[in-house]
Amino acid sequence: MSFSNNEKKTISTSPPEQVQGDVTLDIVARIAGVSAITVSRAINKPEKVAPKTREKVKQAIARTGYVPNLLAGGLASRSSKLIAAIIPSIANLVYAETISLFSNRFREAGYQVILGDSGYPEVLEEELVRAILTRRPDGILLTGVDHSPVCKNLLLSAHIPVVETWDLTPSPLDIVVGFDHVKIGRQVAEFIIEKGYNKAGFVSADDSRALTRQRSTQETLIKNGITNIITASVPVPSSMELGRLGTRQLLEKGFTGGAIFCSSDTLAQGVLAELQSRNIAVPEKVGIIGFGDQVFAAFTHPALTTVRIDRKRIGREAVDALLARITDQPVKSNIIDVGFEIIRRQTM
Amino acid sequence: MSFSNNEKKTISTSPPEQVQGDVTLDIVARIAGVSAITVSRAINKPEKVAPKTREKVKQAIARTGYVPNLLAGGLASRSSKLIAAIIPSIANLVYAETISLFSNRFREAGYQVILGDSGYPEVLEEELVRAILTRRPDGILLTGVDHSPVCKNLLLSAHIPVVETWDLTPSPLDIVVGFDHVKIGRQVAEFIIEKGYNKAGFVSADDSRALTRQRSTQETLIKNGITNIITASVPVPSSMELGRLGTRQLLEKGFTGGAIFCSSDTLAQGVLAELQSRNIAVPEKVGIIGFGDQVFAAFTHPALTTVRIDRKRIGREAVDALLARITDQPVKSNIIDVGFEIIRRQTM
DNA sequence: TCCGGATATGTTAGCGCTGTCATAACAGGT
DNA sequence: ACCTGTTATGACAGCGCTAACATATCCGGA
Repeated sequence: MSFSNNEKKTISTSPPEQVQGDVTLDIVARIAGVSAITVSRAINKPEKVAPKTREKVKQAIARTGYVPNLLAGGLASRSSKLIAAIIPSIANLVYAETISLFSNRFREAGYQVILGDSGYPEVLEEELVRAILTRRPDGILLTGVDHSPVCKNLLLSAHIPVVETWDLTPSPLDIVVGFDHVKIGRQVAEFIIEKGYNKAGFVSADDSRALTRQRSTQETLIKNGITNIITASVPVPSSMELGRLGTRQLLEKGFTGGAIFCSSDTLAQGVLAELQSRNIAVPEKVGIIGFGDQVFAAFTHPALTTVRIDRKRIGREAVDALLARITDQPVKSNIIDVGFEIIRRQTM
Repeated sequence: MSFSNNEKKTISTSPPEQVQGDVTLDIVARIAGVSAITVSRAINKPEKVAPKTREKVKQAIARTGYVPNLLAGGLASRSSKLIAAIIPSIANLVYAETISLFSNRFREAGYQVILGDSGYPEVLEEELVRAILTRRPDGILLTGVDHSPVCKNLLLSAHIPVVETWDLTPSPLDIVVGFDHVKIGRQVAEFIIEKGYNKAGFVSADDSRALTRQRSTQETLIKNGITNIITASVPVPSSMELGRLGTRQLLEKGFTGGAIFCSSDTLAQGVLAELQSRNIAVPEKVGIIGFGDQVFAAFTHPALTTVRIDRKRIGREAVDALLARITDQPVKSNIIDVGFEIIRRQTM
């Protein structure tokens, strides 16, 4: 055995950068010549610490390369500064836009967002929620308003604010920010009629909200005498490929022209490509209306007519509501309808 | 003051669901008639607990609705079971696919992934890394190989495995999984030549990796006598709109036909739409080659020729490498090249 | 000069869990 | 019956931080 080791670990304060093992508050405190709690305050409540002291602490932190441990901090303060967001799929831009705004806003407010990808089956929402509650988030965003009783129970007994999104319900768990799928369906039907189509087709993803819209459109259409309706259902997640596939299904089932309502812009883009490849005139022979007004919708050729949802507003309202709840401020309303708008472009 | 309150909080074990305040390990332990550590073991190392005891604990957990607190667990065990992933943008499908696979795999392994959205400026990578290290992740995924010295230091002194992705470097911080942008540029140039184009254009996002590819293609082209080259640069994030804009720029700068290499499929799709709206024949007059082989690329009309990157493989290799490091297993190699492939379809 | 009240800093205990070691319970061989 | 080796459980301390309270320090006014 070598005797050349030092017996004690010496903490040399002179070299500007020196990281050995884990730097803790105590070490920083010792170097700054103050107590641990003062360092804690200098970081979290700087206004409670004298400028001189603050400066000493700042230097000690820089010298040691201290990075606070929020596992410990969260445990002690009973606030993790974490917000959970559960969405059906990260790989779906429609949700990504909402979430992107959501996390940026929260970051500015000193929170981090942890994402849960429920996958479309949604069977495992409960499992996901349980896993995420394990991190003791200070708030949680959910997509949709349908949750198993066990899941609701979990959420409720976590005693944290909950925002449900992308849908509306008269009885939210806590707060809901969304829009009315039935109303959308109705207005799309009226728009189809206004445009003079007397036949209709649907290319819808196998998703409860999409199906709600389709059903509503269908009913309104029938009520108005348009009964020549053909439907195609495709699995989630949506893609151009499935849009093309759905179109072929429609054609095989005898679709001979009319309006096609797609449950997403992505599907609509596929429908458009398939029709173009068959030289079917859009919108003369077949009209297309999408859903979402995604960034590309205005730039397809021809440009896509669609239903605009203000996805960023959903994110914004969700942040505001959650933040209000967290800071015990009153929320204006616990049911927020962000509405929608039919954007008339060239495909219908 | 009312005297009707009970003096002691009574924990009634009879009602199946009863959650008051926070249920802790101790409470579960008391109800199960064992010690706290046994409950902990029943959850984390069930094989170390007798089946009978395990069952008692399971029931106590169900009765109380206990949800473990991983802030405390992580602090005590010095393992957060968190993996951090830093990507330029959640709202970019190209990264989302890698990340989606990445998080699913990690979930199966008992880890959760926390996402950091660095935004394209990348100036704040350092700040982001610092914020994320605060959670004491067990591993971290980075996008790109360029990091500030301070950032590298932070990462290194965190003593956790690091995977850099989407690029290659001979000297990774720890592990790198990516591909060679210079080689891609070269092969695209050769492909353009093979296809017989004698003029070229570029629509590239203002992104270092995209620019590396462009430069490489350009050089190879020039070396082969193709000097009629026009370039258009668009900001990030890419979109169809910017693809159309870039095309207009090219045209204004005197582009009169030839091959266009786009830094992403999304841009390429915009280029295609713009050309179609001007009745310029693709690929006869203008050839288009994209980058990424995103899901829609095969389904545009005409179908998009592009460079395929196996994004899922990047995710897979990143998980494998990280997991190996975490469990102290050897990694096959700390530099993993996932390669690429030119996919010949209709636009070029 | 002294004192009240603000401001700044420190002491203590404990957040909820797990690592470590000690002890108890049990089976099997002699 | 005894001992040995295994398996199952428990006691205790401590992870790194902050809430709550306690104490020290400072300032201006009587």
